[in-house]
Amino acid sequence: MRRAFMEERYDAGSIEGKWQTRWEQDKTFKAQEDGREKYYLLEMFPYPSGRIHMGHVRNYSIGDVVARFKRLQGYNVLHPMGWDAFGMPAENAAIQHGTHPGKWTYENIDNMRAQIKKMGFSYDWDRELATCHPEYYRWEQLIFLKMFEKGLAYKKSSFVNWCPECQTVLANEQVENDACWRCGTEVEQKELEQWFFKITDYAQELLDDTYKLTGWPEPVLTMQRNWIGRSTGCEIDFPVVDSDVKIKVFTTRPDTLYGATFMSLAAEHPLASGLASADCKAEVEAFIARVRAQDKIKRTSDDFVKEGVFTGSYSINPVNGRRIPIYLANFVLMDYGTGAVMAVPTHDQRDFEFADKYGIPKVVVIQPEGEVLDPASMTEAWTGSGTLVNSGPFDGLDNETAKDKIAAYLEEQGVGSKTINYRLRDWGVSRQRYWGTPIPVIYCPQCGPVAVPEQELPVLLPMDVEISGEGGSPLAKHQAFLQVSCPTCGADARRETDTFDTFVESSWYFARYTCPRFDQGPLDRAAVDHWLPVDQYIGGIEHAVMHLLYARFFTKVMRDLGLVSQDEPFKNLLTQGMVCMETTSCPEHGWLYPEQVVAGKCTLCGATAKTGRNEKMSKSKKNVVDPDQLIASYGADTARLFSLFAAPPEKDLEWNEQGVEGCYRFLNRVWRAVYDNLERISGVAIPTSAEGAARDLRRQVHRTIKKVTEDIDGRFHFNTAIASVMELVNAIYGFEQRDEHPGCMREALETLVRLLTPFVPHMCEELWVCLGHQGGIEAAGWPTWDEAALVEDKKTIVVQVNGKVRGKIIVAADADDDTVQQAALEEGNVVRFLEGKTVRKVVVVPGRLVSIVAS
RNA sequence: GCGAGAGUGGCGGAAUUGGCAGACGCACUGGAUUUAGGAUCCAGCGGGCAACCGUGGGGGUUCGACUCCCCCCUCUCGCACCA
Repeated sequence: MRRAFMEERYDAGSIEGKWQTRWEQDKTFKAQEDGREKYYLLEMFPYPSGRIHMGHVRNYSIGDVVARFKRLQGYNVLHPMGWDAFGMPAENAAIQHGTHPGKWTYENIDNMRAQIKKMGFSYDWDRELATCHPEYYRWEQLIFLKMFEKGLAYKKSSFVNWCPECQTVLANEQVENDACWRCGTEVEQKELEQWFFKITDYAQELLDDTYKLTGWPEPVLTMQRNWIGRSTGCEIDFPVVDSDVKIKVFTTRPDTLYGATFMSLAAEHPLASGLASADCKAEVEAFIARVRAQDKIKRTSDDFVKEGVFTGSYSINPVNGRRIPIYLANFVLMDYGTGAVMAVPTHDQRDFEFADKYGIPKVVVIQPEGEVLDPASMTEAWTGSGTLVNSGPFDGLDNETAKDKIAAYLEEQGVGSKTINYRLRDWGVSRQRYWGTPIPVIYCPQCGPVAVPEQELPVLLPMDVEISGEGGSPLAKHQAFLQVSCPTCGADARRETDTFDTFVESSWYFARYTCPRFDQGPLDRAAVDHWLPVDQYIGGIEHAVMHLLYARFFTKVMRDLGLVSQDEPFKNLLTQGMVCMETTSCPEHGWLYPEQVVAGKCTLCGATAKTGRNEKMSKSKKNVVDPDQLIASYGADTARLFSLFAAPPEKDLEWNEQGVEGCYRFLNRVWRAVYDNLERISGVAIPTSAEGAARDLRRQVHRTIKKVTEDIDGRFHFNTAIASVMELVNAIYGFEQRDEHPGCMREALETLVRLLTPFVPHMCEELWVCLGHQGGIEAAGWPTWDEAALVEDKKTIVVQVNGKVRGKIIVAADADDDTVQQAALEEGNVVRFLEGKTVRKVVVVPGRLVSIVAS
């Protein structure tokens, strides 16, 4: 091997630029379908806010280690990047700075692409997509049309947060203290016609399949299961006295049915107003108006008082004929169950308090074991198990059995049925926003809502709009967009002006990456079948429910539309922790940026800066580090290395400048290790065995290969992988026989460089050339370890006496248990501790320790 | 309130199956080198003079527990009148 020229000093800047250009020119990371085993690695794509932050650096560094590792192992890796490009911030920027949302977004994408490229991630940039591009959203519109055809997309009326000043719907997070975040006007609950996706049709499958997602973190699955919120129970019809009307209630406790002494309805219940008797009418109407005016935030706050109103009407408990009063109650929700509840004060705490407040009688129907409940002396409801009493033919049954028996009886009598209820609601996707995918629907005065014909897609989002920030969506004022003739009857009609929730775009982008330029449909079946599912998905825990649930739902819908074959989109999921940093503040100037603090003083006024707690990096708290500055000072490799070394990926990462310096120092150490030995190892071959100290070095080299391989593969413990490579570097520095064994030195150095490639690829490519190789380190593949090199001929065995370490012995690795035991009992210090005692028991754990019990 | 996760040196973190607690890094200390500082290299670094004590606290199982079981405390996250 020839000796290449090598700089003495590590210069990240020049190396990184050089290799990034090379990778781009050679299309090193282009994914093509071929015979190799595929591996689809995906990180959650970013919203193009303008600049990348440390969370991105961490997310994509983690992903890049896995992508490069799998590629080195010979997998055909798909590793794409793109932009979640629709959304409100673009409109807000337009309002504030007068820039068009499109211009703002595309400029941001250009900035962020450049920043990401400076990190040297191994993306196939030929597959880049942006969701605001018509070639993307046109296919989303088509999927919507198919869903509309199948009844999976439908329109219904629902209550939303509405700002009367801005004339628009507000998301929950845009409501601050019941007021609009922008203009401060009090938010109203407004009933609006909205488009919904029928995710509830898939509730059961979405729940069941969580048990198949063995590669997902358990907390995420739990959150999804809780969100879906399946509960089993009964629907029971209660006839209303002096009326043909029946009220259907949902209960999970049919075993308490005989104890129902009143009924409560949601204020929004369609029968609420009609049930009011003449003398209760005024009070009932006032109550309904009051409850409706309360927004959801107020209704769920701590100081919310449970209250209700008697309607004046009664219903009949179908099993015992008891006449029970019907109330309206503000804690009964219209959108769960049937909006009507049979109330059992003795066995439900809310009903208990309600009954006390309004003087409603209580009947005990479940007696717990070893206790006798008396309604008169009870201070709270009994919600545990027990035996049925006061329940006619069901007396004496335990309540779990009674649930089934009573349910069966109700079905037999035709007054009720077993049902399953879900907390999950259909997904409202309409947004009265401009910067989003237009919903491809036309409203005809004759035909009602009509789908835009497929051949007329895409419904393009017009670019020539005025964004004033007042008076709702600009689309509603755009005559050329608005006016259209009905595709069915040709009459003058009007386009839908709402756009999709941006979660719709992120629900199928992972599939589009497999065929981003396909122009015959949303997805090229051959490509999706080849690449899906995503083998490893990586992103923040904040998407545990919404995005991940919607993407799972969409995958099932696309399957049922014949677009994909998979049931689930993401085989394995890694949720990475947040990037945190210490906060600092000045009594005078509030939060301070790190560079505003010098020697513990505020640079603005000289006051002593106060160090606050560690919190998620955020602009508002000013505890941020700019990736560009980090790259400028240390290089991308150092930035990558630190974000991988400081903590395991799923935990929060505490950013710390000194830790970054430590990583930079380590890379310099690696560089110098190669530089200092280059002449020595020039032209030397790597041996397949060694003796003495050289053998120890060789053993450590191969042990490190094993450790790093196993730490990356599946375990994602990059911090420990890096730590073991640091140990190898320490061993290389400490290897005194470097002149006698240059071949072992070469093996150690080459292995070091190859093992670090997924973490710090620029430096490793450069060092690989310095070591005399051509063709790029990608071609070298991932090193494998030699089992023979791992074998030790001597082992250190720990000797415990009564559970405490009392000595260590060195024995031959193949020594049998008796020999080891004998040696242990003869060890000097052990003998001292055994003096005057009798050995009762000896446990020998081969290759590890000997435990002696003595008394 | 319900559900989930976590608690280890001055700090970030190791310990993969119940087997030497504290790998690796940071900070700190000492030494070498240097006119000096920085950089670098080498060494030390849980507490205690010691016997010993140490993984949030208390109990248990075991020859042996950071690891398994029971009770308690603290923190983080998610859901929250879900009938």
